[in-house]
Amino acid sequence: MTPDTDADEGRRRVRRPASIKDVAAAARVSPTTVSHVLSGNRPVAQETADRVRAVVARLGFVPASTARNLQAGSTNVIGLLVPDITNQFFAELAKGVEDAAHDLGYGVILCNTEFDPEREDRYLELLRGRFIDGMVYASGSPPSRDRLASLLGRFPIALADEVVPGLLEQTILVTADHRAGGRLVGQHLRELGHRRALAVSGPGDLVSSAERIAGFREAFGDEGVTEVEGAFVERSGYDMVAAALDGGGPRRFTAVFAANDLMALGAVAALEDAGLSVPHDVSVAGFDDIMLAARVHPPLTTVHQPAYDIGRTAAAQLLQYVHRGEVPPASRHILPVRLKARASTAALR
Amino acid sequence: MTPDTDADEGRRRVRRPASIKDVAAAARVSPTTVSHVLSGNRPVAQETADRVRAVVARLGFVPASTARNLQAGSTNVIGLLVPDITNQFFAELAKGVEDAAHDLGYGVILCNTEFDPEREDRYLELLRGRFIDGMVYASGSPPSRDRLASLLGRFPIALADEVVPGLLEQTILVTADHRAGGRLVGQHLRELGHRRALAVSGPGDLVSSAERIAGFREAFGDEGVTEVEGAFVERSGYDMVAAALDGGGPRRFTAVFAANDLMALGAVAALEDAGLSVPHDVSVAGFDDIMLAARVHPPLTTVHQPAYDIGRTAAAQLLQYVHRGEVPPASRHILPVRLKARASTAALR
DNA sequence: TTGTATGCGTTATCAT
DNA sequence: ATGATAACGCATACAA
Repeated sequence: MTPDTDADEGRRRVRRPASIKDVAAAARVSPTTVSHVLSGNRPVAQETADRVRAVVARLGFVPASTARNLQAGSTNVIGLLVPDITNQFFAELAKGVEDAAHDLGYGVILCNTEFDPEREDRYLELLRGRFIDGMVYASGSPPSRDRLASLLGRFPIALADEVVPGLLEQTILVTADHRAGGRLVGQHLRELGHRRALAVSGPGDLVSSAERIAGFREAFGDEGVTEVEGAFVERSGYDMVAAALDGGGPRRFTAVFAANDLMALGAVAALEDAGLSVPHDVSVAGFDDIMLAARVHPPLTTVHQPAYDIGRTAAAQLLQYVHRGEVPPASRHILPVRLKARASTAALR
Repeated sequence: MTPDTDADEGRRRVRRPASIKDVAAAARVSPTTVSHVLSGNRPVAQETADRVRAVVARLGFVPASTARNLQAGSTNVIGLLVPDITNQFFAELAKGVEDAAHDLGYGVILCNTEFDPEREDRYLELLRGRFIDGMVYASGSPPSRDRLASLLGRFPIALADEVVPGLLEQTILVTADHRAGGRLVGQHLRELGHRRALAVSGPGDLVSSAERIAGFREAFGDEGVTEVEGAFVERSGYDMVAAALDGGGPRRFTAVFAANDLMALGAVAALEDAGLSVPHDVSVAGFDDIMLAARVHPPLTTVHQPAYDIGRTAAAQLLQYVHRGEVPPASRHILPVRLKARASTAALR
């Protein structure tokens, strides 16, 4: 019953930590009193409290959170599911989540899915198993619908950044104003005199990408837009623009709007490889304002997404309910975006 | 005793999930049997097992991990402490940790400290409270010594990336070969004909920074090195180089070695602002190979740190012992680095 | 002001 | 092949 009774069998096993009973015995009080000395949940005589605290210090007693969690029915931890933590956007978002959680005494368990559905499923099991009290879900890819549907009414979840089609009315949703961002770029290019643009879209099933393009069309003028669709990576942007240039006929655009910065960088590379100058011959704009955007040559005109705020808001909204043991009602939070006009766009000559 | 008996008081509280007892009752077996059906830890009659599984599915039963954790004395979660998850290096490291953990069925709780000692302390309490089975500690700053000392013999900890002075012999330590990296740069610049260099060091108490500079001195030749010390940020690099240029007398160096890439970028900016061309007039090299390094102009010569591998190795080493409930013995793992020679360094003219 | 008894939900031990 | 019971470590309702 005393700690540290393990016979050392050659390997240093973690020795049994002091329990509340050990403390109680050593302080000649009941475990209840120890508990209350530490929690302050009921008055304890000064003298008794001192004695208990001395023993606590001497034994290095720290309450086992596993036991607390079982008793309390909650863990004070939420999950953050992202596809790729090395992506700057999700890293910023993660910081926002972590900050909001930390403020309320919650921890954050990182669920990095690498876009792997199996991995995503495994992490969602943390919710079912109630290892986490809630989840900020920033999947980045859409096939998650079925996966999420069974959880939504029963567990606290906040969707960050990406709309999951069909589930809009059932959860907290925090996202940037993608459509307004697209409009900002459309207006910007139009003011520069451009009338024909190539719109480089991301995956067709991503609502965020579609919204960006839709906003762009609204402001730029639908009729001047040629649209191509690819993946949210540099290579894809390169290939799509290279293909568009390769058509044989005269170039049908004076500007390129890519639905994210990586594709925009690919677009710039493709244009330059084709002997065209950015922005002299063709203007290029992106979306996201990743760290690279401001540092490449030419600096990339893009739309800044408030990644940190998205994360922070999502977590704050979620915790507001989790904290009270409630399933959050549906709510939507559309965060404003800003145009960052840089040197990759210029007036049509 | 049956689930879902809560009177709806206006707010949707999380309804009580089915417990193993609920399943047992509905399947007319004992909780023990339910447990064994799910764990496979002992044979169960086919017919019984089917019946149990049907009930499990119907009630949507998932074992409460809080109860499991208490019973098992472990949570299958480790912590990852980093100063700033939006720093690319730590994001890569985090991915490595997460991957290694995931492979062994462990989760990772993200402890983002923002270099805040209080926050760091709070996260270390997760260890004392045994909410996590171990910790990968990548603090990035050194004052952690006292904070860590009391934990080291008693809890499984792996130090990643940064040596914590005085604790070398007590834990797992995984780090890049900073000294070899410094040597690579020194040799590289020397081969290019440089004989006088400005070494821009990071915080003096960071062993990694000191090692980089020391390696550089070894290979470049101690006598040709002028050293200045600052912080690991761009601004600091700028200021130090600007100050060195401002001396009045003739320039005392033809090359700059900065102990990290951010400072190197600052150095480039300072040189260019002073009317000097990189690499034409002065060569500049950094350390880390952050994503920006390859994309700035001129592309930065630097030393690639295997951030992912550092994280992965640290977690794998840690879990090897954690998994068996043992405190890991001390071990050191020095991972190789690679020189990335780019356009910011050139032959002395 | 303090203590006793009980329960949180699961798994391990020891029966049968 | 299955079940009863104890135990994990704590917090709390109830007693005194």
